[in-house]
Amino acid sequence: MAIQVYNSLSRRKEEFVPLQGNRVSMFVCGLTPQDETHMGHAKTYVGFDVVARFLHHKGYHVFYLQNVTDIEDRIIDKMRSTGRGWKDIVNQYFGEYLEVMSALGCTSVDVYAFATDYIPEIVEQIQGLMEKGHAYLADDGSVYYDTTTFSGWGRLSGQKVEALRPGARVAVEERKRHPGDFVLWRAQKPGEPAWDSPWGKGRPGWHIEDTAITIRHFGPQYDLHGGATELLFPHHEAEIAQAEAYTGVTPFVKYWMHTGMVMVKGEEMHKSLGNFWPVKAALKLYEPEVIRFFLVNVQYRGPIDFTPDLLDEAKRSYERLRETVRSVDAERRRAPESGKGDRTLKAATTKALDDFDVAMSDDFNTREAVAVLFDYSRAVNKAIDSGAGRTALDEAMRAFGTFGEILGILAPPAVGADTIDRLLDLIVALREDARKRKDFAAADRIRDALGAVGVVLEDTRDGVRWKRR
RNA sequence: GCCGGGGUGACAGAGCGGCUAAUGUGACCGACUGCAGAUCGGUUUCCAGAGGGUUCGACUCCCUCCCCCGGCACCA
Repeated sequence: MAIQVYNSLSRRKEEFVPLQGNRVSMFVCGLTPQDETHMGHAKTYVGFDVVARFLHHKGYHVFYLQNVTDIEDRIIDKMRSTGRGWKDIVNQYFGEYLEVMSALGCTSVDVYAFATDYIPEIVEQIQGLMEKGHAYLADDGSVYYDTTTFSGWGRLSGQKVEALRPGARVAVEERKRHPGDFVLWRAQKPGEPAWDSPWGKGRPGWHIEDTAITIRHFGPQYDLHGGATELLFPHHEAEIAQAEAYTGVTPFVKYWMHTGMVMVKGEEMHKSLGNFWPVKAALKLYEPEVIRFFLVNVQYRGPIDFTPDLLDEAKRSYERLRETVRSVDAERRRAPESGKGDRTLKAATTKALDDFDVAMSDDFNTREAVAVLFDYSRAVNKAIDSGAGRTALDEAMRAFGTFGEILGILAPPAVGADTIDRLLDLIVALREDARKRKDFAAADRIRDALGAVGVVLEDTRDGVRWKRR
């Protein structure tokens, strides 16, 4: 099934067709490592991790590039307030970022590109823009992009230049020719880290690194650019202006994707509002898979409210799916080759694989995909109740494996050593003997003891079964 | 003011021009059961922000209004 992607550029869903065969070049705006990685980052990067995983699943060869803004105003602020070096700050917070991303199962980034590793490309690009008359040198040695020289300015965000309110949030710098101009190269101020350039010592502006990085890795054009919606304007607009003015190739990016924000009780999450959720804090309260499930249980474009109540709900919901996977895994080890429920189970598996693909192909609708998992889960549980055979259960297990790989959840249950499994079967059988004798005290003691080591017993009408938790 | 996204049943949140408005959570009832847990079935919800229009028929398309969220020039 062909994938439809909502393209922010056209504000429509479009069929996804990469520029070159089945190769997909994908770039996502990374973070500025100057503070703790928070749930907003988590939502964005889990979202694009799923995009990359699904594209990979569909047979595309995905190259996923993410930048790291390792020099920027906020890092310099942090240097001032802590007396530490910029690299030191970056290393700490980027290290922490990698840790939490790994905990959340974000595994698909191929290259992290640090802005300061691309100074030559940045300088070259700025020079090119100046030569073509798109950029000008200010008297302090900074270089600005002249937005009036780029006819496509405002196209991505649908903004009319005249309608914008300069200075609505950030004070306009007086050195600019036009309020909308943005800095490409920032002249060094005393005490600031700086690199050499034809205009003297300084550092790159925020927008230029992304185009320098992607042009080096992907060339003048690539398939997919992602980021949170708040970056749409001016950041992504600036990228288009830089790249297209520099290379003359249009469009710079074929598909623009934007993720919705994380809210807290309806408010944007901010340190200053006191509702800030670092991922680390969330990980202390919830398992990583629960957090990831929570994040994929909405469509990436929509906002999500991050409150403990909703996390608790996600935890309960997710447990339902995980329980089914445990049942399938436990059941297939003891089930006979075939059973009464096989036909319906096989049909349900085929349908689930199909429906899941349809849901995900519709602009990566993970919410809908998760609904498919719940439907499937019920069908599987029913099939187990009516007696499913090993072959059909193995198939179901593989299906859950596929779903789990794409969404980054439902890690397969731990596999025990064969001898341990036999011992468990023996213990469970002994307990059954006790139950037949109505020696419930002994039976319960065995159940509690097994529970303490993570093995759950469930008495069902077809006998007892055990699973690992 | 301008641009973008929204307003759906107790809550969260999908799809679709027309079968009982998906899925989950919560609550309640039932089945199963020594107890527990898990699971299964059922109920909890039908004119979907307000008002018009198009249509045989709209929650779904169009218009107006109200409200919420994001952006408006270095926030994922």
